[in-house]
Amino acid sequence: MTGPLHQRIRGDIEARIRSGEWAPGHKAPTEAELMDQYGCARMTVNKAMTALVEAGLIVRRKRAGSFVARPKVHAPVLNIPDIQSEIVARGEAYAFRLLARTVRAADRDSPEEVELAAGGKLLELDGVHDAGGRPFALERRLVSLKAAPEIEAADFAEHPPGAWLLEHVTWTEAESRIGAINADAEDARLLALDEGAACLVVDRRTWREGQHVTRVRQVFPGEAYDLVARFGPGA
Amino acid sequence: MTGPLHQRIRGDIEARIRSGEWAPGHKAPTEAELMDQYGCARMTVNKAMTALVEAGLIVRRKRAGSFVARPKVHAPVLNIPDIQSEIVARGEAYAFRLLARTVRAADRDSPEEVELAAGGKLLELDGVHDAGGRPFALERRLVSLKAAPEIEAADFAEHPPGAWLLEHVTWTEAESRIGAINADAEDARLLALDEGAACLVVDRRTWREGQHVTRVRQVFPGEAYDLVARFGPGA
DNA sequence: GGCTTCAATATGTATAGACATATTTGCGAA
DNA sequence: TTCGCAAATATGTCTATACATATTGAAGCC
Repeated sequence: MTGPLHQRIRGDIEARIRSGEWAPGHKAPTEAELMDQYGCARMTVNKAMTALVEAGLIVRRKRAGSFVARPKVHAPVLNIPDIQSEIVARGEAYAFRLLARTVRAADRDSPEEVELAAGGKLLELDGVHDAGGRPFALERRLVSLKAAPEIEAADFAEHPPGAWLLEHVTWTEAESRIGAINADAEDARLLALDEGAACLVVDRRTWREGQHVTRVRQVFPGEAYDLVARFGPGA
Repeated sequence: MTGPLHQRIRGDIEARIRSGEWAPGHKAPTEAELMDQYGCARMTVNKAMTALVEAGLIVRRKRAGSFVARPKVHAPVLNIPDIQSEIVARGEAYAFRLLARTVRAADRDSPEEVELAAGGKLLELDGVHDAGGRPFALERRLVSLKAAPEIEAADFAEHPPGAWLLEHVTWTEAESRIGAINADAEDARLLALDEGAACLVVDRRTWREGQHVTRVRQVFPGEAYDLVARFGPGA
């Protein structure tokens, strides 16, 4: 085990916790004891323990000591991958087909569109992500031209709109929502599914400095796609 | 602005990044400059910067300096909440109705069940989570009695099986999968939906010290439920 | 017994200095 | 000109020490 000493200490303790050797509630050695064990300064031990606290593996109480944390109520995190890299990672050919591109005003009846437009116009982009020549996901996106005027000149031959935006207009805040819907006739046609088939929907909105930049709704065939998260306590 | 100095430094810099004042790629002050600004030791500044690196907000390169990180390709994380606390947090009444409880052997044709049972028997628990008196989620769970023998004596009046297990058999590893399905006749009946309605499915398996403990499949009405994640860069 | 007080303990924060390491820059030699 | 080496720079790690702070446990008092 090479590398920095504080990492080694952290790793040793983490291993004991993950293996179950130290059950939740188990009292870990004090910093003084670890100093002796590793023959190092307290700051070094402290750095290791602090990292374990941030990772959620250890809880510390002054005077009492350090204890293995109780894994929280299922509070796992799930990684929502970028579609393009997801497909490429599987070794399949990726393509984005732009189906429609419209510049229009916000629908006055939709408060959300009005907020997104912020007094300007909206760019609506509809397209399909293909994996290995077959439709993989549907995308409908609205972009505020006030927040990202440069996108009007962009073509999406190289990068799909999501990647283009990520490159050119960095977000500072985002919200994702995951749900399930029954494919309507158009969804079904574009994804080559039967009408009514269950689909996973990811609805994502991003902001930059408080200004709403884009909203995208991606539809995946429920049968063919799922999101996976694997983790240990605190990870 | 009280609290530890290293936290204040971290907070100041984080605020500049999140506000967009420092765009991705922007060069942050060096540790020496921050020492001067705050009139403190380098270790203190270093602690702040290290925390920002772990939070994914800053990238550091020796000799070159510290830079605001480019937000990763959509790498948001999604919190999959615990059903009971989710419902209680909304201010609705929570209840778990156990529909079936069976002790049985693993299905020899299912490699997964065989692995879960690990030579012992399985406890199958089917039930419905109610929110405000209406069905909110369906749950079908298999528990390895070898891994959690105490559960045979448990009744789930107070805590649903998930909470019981969390309390009594801590997991060290877990995997969650999220997908979409069309409700079959039974799902539809139990959730008071139409057959074929799109539902969100969370499939979760947990292990303890390499031993598979439980597998649970939760079905949510797609129309009524979605998972939300809100975050800023690195958060 | 029950209460307060006080000291011991373990962590939390901070310092100043030291050496290690990676990377860039610029200078000098082939 | 270009290659290669060395110096400068900024971060990475570690030490030894100091004082602050929260909590526990025990002593002492009513």
